Amino acid sequence: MQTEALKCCGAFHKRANLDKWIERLQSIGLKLTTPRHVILEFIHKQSHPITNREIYNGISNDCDLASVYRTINIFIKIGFVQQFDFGDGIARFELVEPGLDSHHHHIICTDCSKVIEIDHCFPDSLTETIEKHTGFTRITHKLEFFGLCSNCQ
Amino acid sequence: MQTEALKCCGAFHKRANLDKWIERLQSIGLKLTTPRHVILEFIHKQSHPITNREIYNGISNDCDLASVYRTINIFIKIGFVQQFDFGDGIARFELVEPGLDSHHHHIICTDCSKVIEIDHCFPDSLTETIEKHTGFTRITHKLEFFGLCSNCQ
DNA sequence: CTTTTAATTGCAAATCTATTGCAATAGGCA
DNA sequence: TGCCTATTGCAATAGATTTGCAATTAAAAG
Repeated sequence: MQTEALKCCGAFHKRANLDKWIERLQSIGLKLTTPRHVILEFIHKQSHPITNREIYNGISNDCDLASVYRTINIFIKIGFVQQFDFGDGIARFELVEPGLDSHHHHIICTDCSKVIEIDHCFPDSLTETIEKHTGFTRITHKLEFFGLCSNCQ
Repeated sequence: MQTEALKCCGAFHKRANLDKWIERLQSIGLKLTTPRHVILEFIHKQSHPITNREIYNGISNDCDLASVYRTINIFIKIGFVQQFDFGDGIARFELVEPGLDSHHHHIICTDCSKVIEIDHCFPDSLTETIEKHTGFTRITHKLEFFGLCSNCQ
């Protein structure tokens, strides 16, 4: 699976260094264990969402697969990690830069699974319209694009 | 799980009657079996995407769960059915009106799972922009909204 | 620097959604 | 009616994710 970052809009996310996350982890009252440290370190290096199994493979033997799942679930709960769904039934995860607007989407090649980040989104007016029409509040959305990358056309 | 149709934009989809689908099924060369008939009839009555298990429960004893999965997969392949993903890892399906523009999305209450159809979407210019920036072609997207419905606020 | 203790892990088993092999069954046509 | 192949039911399997529990370990206390 090829990956490549799209640098449009000057929004090529810069990530706080690893130590910051470790501090945040401990300030919440969570123990800094080997699995957490290694997973944080690994996911910190990635530029695209990765699966639990990819994390597990990437940190081979440093912790159990079940612990990867458990750790990622904790990271989601405390807001360290955001989950994405590429439509294949396997959850993918990405570190969330605190403070910065981390909102973004992806486009995935339906042929080779290449992923590119998308920093564009639709205007807020759409959300407002939906709010008015449906009566729903606190509206969020999940949006991913699919298509053929330049290599696969 | 409550459901309710949103009638904005005059796009409250009218569905061809059941016989039309049976004809289409047979014209493709597929046998009209009891499972196919019953599943078609059931999904035809729904106004929102439903899961394979919901179909299975709704047609109790008329066919096996595995056959529901197989039938729905065939229906997807021949374009009868569209798949949606509400982010809980369970696939949902809806009949697609032939001819009409079936493109639409949903908003799901994060509290009670109530679903409302959304006929709004973002402008094509967004897709065009992404096409230019990424070099991808034949771009499609998956988009679902989440929020708190009027009852759950 | 030990001791203590509760949080966390590893391992195995269990869940849950979805798929598949195969013998039995049933549409649809001659 | 009877044949032939598509399709089904059933059971087993696959793959992602979760969970129970005993063993381990980080971090605070002594």
